[in-house]
Amino acid sequence: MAEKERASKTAAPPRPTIALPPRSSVESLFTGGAGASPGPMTLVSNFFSDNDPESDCRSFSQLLAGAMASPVGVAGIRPNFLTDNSTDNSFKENGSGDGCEKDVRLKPHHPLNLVIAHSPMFTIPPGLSPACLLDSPGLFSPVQGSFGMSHQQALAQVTAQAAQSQSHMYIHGEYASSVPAPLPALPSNSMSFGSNATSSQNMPLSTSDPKGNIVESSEISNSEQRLQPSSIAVDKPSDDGYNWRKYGQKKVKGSEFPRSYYKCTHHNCSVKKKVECSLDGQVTEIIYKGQHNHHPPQPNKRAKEGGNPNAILNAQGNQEFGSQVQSGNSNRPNDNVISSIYRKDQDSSQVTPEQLSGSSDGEETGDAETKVDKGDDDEPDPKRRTVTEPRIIVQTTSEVDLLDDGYRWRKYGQKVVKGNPHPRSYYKCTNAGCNVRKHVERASTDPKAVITTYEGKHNHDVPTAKNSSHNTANSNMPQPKPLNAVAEKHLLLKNADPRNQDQQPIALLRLKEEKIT
DNA sequence: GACGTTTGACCGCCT
DNA sequence: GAGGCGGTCAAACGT
Repeated sequence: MAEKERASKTAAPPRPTIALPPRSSVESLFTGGAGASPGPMTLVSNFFSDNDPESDCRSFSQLLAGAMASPVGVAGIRPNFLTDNSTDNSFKENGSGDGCEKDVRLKPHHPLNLVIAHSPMFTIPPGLSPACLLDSPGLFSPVQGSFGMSHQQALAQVTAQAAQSQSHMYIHGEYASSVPAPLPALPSNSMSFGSNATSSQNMPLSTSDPKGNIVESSEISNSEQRLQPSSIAVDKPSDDGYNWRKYGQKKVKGSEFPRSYYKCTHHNCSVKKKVECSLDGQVTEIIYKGQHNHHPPQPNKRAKEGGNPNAILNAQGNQEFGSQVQSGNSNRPNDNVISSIYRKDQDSSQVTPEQLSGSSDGEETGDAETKVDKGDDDEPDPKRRTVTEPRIIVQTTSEVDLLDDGYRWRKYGQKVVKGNPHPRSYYKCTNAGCNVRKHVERASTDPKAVITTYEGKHNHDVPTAKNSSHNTANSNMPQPKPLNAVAEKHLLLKNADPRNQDQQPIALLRLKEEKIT
């Protein structure tokens, strides 16, 4: 293996046969001008800044704390958020008309000029998934105009960064487009920034602050353009700034598409990634494992190769990202496994914790459970795969915990986010066949304050009679047991969005922000 | 010939 | 302990 890898030099990454955007995204990226399209984070950032001028200075925990202190806190933000969504139709209008998801992202919009402050995380209550947010025409419409691309871009960015991380990072990217229809033959360089997008702002990048803290800039670029959502197909699923060699492919159980295995071709670099692509070349999921011990190939070089601009992003953001990851792992260096997953097609009903954590990772998560939010009325089929925004997730080892909500949970992940000394934890229902997951985060200011987000619904009864309050029958979602003020907050958030009533997969967004000077 | 991909088989982990 | 499954190997094949 190693020999081969070493021998393979800088092989061009596998490239799905997808038309590339006419214009080099790389240049755009560097120029910071028009080309870069905003990634999911950007979108989110926009959201925050737009709604809360101060958001850019606050971490999620801080926000949370604030919310706790003041009823207006988080709630205030979200309502705006929601409002925007509901009110702003610009997106849809702009959309190609393919449908909510489809259209929305394509349309160019005004840059919000939003910057996300130190928002380590943003948790979206069930029913209001990041995807929803992203999908919401109003909310992120500007960004979404380029969403199709931005997703991919974001993905690339995230994945690249993730690759850098020592731990495995999962980045989930779910494309907003819920349309199963084959992607148009548009230049779907999902990875490339430029194609059509004309962002007025720079892409957010991760950087380290003087103190060595990882900071992810959420500098938002508003890409005006967007590829058709359906064009999400990643032209180069593997082109994330590094060179990869495919060493295997296998059809895995539970996966609709075959999984390809890639190794970084850089000598002595053991980073691997798994990519699942649909038949049409769209990347459905990318999982990075390991951390690059080298910098990405020269952007210029890659650009010539048709490489993804993301490579640049990688170069800029790698270190920080890795640091961040490490930070997250600090608690349990041996156990933690961080992965970044980019996932395009995903059953919204099954938002994985990874996704949540991914968001938490803060790179960008724009994700949106478009399927749910958008109300893909067209196809109620639960199996229907939806495209959502890229998500970053952090996954750690497992512990079995019995949380006091009546169900048995197995802790499978944990991460410490900047601005919050308390790790966030991810739990999965231990009941066989039950995919319900929950994410618990403690407020930085008040360890006792906990935000619990549930994902999915239990397909079984409460194993213990502890909580009679659980109403699993009606709501598929387990009713979180309010632990404290935070819990209330959770409820508040949940209530904010009527859609919560649905067992929407929870979306957890972690926004990291970095102001690039 | 070099390099990358494909693909069946094998290995090891997990349940 | 057995079986399933994911991940990897490595020969064959293609470019």
